Amino acid sequence: MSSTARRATIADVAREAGVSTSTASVVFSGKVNVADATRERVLAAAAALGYAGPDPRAASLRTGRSGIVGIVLGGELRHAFLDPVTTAMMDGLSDALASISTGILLLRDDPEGEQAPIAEAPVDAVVLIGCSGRTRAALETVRQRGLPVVVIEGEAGKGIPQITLDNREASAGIARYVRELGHTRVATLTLPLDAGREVGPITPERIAAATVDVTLDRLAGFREVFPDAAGVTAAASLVDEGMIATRALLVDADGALRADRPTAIVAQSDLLAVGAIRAAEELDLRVPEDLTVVGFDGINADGLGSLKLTTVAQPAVAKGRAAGEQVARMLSGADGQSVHFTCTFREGETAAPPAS
Amino acid sequence: MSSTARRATIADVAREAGVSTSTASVVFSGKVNVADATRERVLAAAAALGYAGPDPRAASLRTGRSGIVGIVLGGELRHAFLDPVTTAMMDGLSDALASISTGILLLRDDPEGEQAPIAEAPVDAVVLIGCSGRTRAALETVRQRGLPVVVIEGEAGKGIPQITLDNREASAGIARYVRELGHTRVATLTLPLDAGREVGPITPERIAAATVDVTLDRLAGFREVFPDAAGVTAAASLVDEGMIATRALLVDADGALRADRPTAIVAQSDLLAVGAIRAAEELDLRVPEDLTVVGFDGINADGLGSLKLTTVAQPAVAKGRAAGEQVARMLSGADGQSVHFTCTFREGETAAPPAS
DNA sequence: CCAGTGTATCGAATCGATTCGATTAGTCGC
DNA sequence: GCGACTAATCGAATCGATTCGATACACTGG
Repeated sequence: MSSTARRATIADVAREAGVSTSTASVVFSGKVNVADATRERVLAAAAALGYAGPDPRAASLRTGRSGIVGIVLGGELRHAFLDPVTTAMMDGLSDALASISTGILLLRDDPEGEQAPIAEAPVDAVVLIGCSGRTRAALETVRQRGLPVVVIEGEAGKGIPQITLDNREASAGIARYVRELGHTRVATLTLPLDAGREVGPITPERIAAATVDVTLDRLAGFREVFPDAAGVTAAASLVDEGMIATRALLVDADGALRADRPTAIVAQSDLLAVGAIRAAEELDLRVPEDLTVVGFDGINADGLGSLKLTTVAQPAVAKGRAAGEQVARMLSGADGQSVHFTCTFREGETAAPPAS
Repeated sequence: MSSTARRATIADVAREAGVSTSTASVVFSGKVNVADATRERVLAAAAALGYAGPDPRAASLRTGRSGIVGIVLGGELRHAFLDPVTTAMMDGLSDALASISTGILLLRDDPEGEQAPIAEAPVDAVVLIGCSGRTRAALETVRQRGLPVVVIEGEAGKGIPQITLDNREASAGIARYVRELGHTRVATLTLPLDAGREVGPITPERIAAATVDVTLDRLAGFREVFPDAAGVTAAASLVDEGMIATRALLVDADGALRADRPTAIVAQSDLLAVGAIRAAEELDLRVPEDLTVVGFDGINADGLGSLKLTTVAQPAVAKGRAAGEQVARMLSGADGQSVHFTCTFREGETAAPPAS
């Protein structure tokens, strides 16, 4: 019925109601007193014209606020929904933001070509999840735009609030636990080292070129305890990738179990650890009798059968909430602060002394 | 160093470069040819002034496009991240939207007071996930604004593309499977009936007042096979809520196992089914020997021990992708189309004939 | 040498609201 | 009856871009 004409504007409504646009505007924003009779006349006019309230684009241009907080995720957006740690963080984040924000805008950090979405998104503030190597570019864009920003687990410039985790200490801690069980042939199974997500053995060259802080920190903690241990990187924090990478640690090129295979695997995520356990089962190795596997994150990992994973738990929801709280502070004019979190060792059933 | 002055605008850049604002604008949008020398002069001016590109708010006011697609989730935002079916859908959705959209805006359907966020979000189109009773209000708001909209599993007005699932048929199918195993005392464990998420036995009155289509459809399918069976609603699709509701089915007020307890429970989601299994184990009932439990969704349910759940799998990722594709169509001017999906029965190890 | 063609740049209108200072109307006290 | 004061409403500037028709200029071919 009204699809032919262009949509009504507040000026149309004002004219219909016989008031000025400023008065009509005020009826909708409610920031100034309006006589009841006037308000009703304006509302009636709006209803008659099918006016659905102020255009958010125009309003945000004028006010300089959109009510949207952007959250920049590494790599594919879809990845975010598959990673339990990320979803937990988002959970906390949306909780903390619920009262001050219209919504959360999910942004990719940067698709190869094109300009970064973050450069053209109408957001009031940004949360950067710093697990990707491309985060630096995104951070630069955001700073250029002068937006408040909080970085979760990533290197930030000075003056930028960060949400951090004791990745290195926690990794060293669980590595130490493994050593105290008596393991000496230990390997680590890491998260990707860079945005390229190349799979393969860890070499000094690859470490030097690495861009993912989380991976490096956890690796550094591990190396404190096992300086010379071997390691492989997985292509992503997924069970399947964990399986693939684990096979590289356990079997030869011809598919036979290696004699010098590790007796313990320290994985950098629970999903990778689950992958390691699956791979071990496929090779007829029992966990933990023949192979110890420990993880990182403390998610409720799926697919372990009845085994409880030995791991360190991180407060993922709290991290997200803290980020949201700092964004809220900054949006209200205060300075954002950095917040540090620590992990908790959680004993499970996937670690045991090595077979004698 | 530049925090005192207001941010540079494209007019400032144009002046600095000695060109008109139209030319400067065109340098950034790239829609018209610009001489190389001019382009470089403008870019240099922009760099000198710290201009980070066009303000998205102003640009979207002028062009009428923000590049953002809104997705309305029922209830708390955080809930979305905890529900595997929802995350799977978002996965497919973000995949389909990746090429045409800057980002995905997560919106709540409506916080009790206040105006709905959906009324003031600068989105180009909306995807409504219709599992909440409040979706109707959100749909009305969106239609008022004249935005393209796709509804996933919810009742939509005519002319609105829907993504649907054969909830009723699939439910009837798995109920029939249970009946053919020989069960006669069967109960159903349902999703919430309305936004209030009231827990408790299913009564005709509550059904009449229900607003969640998915719940009603699956219940209707179940009732085709077991017209008189008892049922309880859970407060949410969560393992814990499944446990709580299941206890109501299995034990008396004084905590003793009921003699007339069901020999099979048909749950409306896998998470609820897992809850049912947990509750059964707590009561020393074996699954499936003492109690058959079947689910719905086909997620990789966590916490089952080594048991594989008998369930019907729905193509959640495909649903999301279809929604995204329809949004893309509508944004490019074409008409959106409805898409229908069907579930697949998946045999597991949690269903067996009743104990004789 | 001029009409004709094409390319690069410019001017000015426009998108749809918000907001602040100014104006008007109405009330109160004395 | 009048000045002072308050509350409601209005006018006009403004937010920062985009875009289209007009203009200026250089070059080609006859």
